[in-house]
Amino acid sequence: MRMSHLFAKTLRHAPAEADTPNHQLMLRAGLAQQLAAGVYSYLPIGWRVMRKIEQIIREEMDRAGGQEVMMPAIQPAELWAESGRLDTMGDVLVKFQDRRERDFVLGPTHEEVVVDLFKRQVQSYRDMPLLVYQIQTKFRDEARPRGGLMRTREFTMKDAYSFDTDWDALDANYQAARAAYTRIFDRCGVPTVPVLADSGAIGGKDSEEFMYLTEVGEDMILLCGTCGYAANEEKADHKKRELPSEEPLPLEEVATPGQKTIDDLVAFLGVPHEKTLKAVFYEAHGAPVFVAIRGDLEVNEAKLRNALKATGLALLDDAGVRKHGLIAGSASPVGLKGVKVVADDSALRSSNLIAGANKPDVHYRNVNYGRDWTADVVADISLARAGDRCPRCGGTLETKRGMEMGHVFKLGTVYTERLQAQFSDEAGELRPAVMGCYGIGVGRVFAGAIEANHDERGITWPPQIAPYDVHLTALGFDKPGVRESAEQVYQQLQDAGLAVLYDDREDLSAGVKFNDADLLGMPLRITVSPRSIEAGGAELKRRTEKDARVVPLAEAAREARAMLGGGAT
RNA sequence: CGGGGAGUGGCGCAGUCCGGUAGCGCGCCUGGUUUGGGACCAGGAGGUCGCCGGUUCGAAUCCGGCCUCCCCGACCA
Repeated sequence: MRMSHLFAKTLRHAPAEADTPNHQLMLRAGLAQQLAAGVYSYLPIGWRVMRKIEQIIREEMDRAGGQEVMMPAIQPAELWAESGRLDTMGDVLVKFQDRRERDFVLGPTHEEVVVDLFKRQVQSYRDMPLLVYQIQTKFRDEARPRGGLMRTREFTMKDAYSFDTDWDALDANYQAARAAYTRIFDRCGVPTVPVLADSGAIGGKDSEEFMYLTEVGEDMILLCGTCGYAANEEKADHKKRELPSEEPLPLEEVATPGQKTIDDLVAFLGVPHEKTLKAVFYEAHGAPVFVAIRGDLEVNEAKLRNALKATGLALLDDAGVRKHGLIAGSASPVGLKGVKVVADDSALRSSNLIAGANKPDVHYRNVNYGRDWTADVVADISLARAGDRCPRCGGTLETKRGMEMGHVFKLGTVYTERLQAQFSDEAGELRPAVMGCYGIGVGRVFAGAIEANHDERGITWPPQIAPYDVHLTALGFDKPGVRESAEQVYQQLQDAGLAVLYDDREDLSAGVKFNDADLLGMPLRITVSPRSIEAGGAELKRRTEKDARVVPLAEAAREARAMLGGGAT
């Protein structure tokens, strides 16, 4: 590709909307351009990278036994009504009507469609195990697109779906997909770790996300340095502090004028946080929910949502608190009526706690579960935080931010039951197939690869996904023989099977061209100039190394291949 | 959806408080001089100042409404 004709230009200053390195470099290098919030065009160099990432995904999914298909983005809304997700997906679903006023959605994911396909193609256990995948455009009207390509409303996703006769068989497909993911991210130059993930209200069992740990990631991950436990904050457990059991003491009121928060109480009464009971109010599907948790802990809303089997959950606002007669600052489950109470399991195993009295400026001492109050739902709903103890080994948990590159998930029979995708087993009985699903955000891998491979001068593409193998820089075209030499090297490199970006632009200073080469980040730079010819031919320099070497012009292509190793395409 | 910020040539910004001919750097075009890490000189093109309305002799600037984009949070099968 001749840069003089390239449909993209580099920028000296990053546009103001970009604030992470990967986003800034993507725009400065002319890889993609924004059209609207969370909607991007890919320019030629960026698109080459996308295609390379997709190719790696295809190779590894095929190796894992996957079969590539292509499903439609336009999907009948009634299919989504059948699965129940027309409502639960809410506003992220992009909906429209055709000219006959039939309702459609633009697919945000493809469980419904793939199950429909499966029903028509498979009736017998003999047709499983099955793994199908596609690389396709998804549409999700996200409440807040952000971070360049990290969260967009239209994006390319590789989604795969497995169908098996039972959970054991599913595990084989799951492990194969998981192994493929490890290889894919490795080949794309994005270091990832699998972390335990929340499987959501929809159910399912094992779920892991592949995270690239970086401070610009939007997810919070808890990690144990001792045993390697890793989990998304939404899913992470921790060992709660166990308190010595005490004989229940008589319930008594205590005046607490103006003391509203747990911190207030701790200071006012001189008790530790873990001897208090915290009240938090939520609303789920229009009904108030009273959450009781020990004062030293915080509520994990994802766990709470799962405990309630709720799809929508929000903190109750002040008006809601008043409407339901709750006394903010002195609320407690003691004597509470008509409101659903959810308790963290910590509250059960702690005795003689301080809790609200449901009267302003009054609290109770010696509140005990069972005697003084009970909950409608008891579950672990507490948030793991940095410094908490590892649920597996008791080591200390730390937090790191992560970008989610992919997600593997044992779905089970949720969709095959709702959409009635059954097969005949060996005994002739009809059973729902057991599903897994496996997603990779291709644009996120693109962004992650830049984030993980850049320096102060620009991108340092991993060779396997570099848009071109070689950046050929020609300097001093007006000097005799330079143009001919550069053209000759350009031709020879291509003849050797290398992809070449050739900076043949006239009248630009060496500094501009070298800076663009560093910004664009091809693995190998070759310079042809009066100086290099004087020195014996062409200069070759790896992007990540400082020093160049000179080889005769006729050797440049062979030397380039050697320096790029077997990975050159 | 709640909170905060911003919309002025392709990019980065000033000008807005205090109304009076729309500016700077980069980029772009022409000519010339340069040529190994973002050259120099001369000339030039390019902007309904986000949109609609109002105030005024006069609005980028003041007032009202709306739209868009960014950030934090909520949300994210």
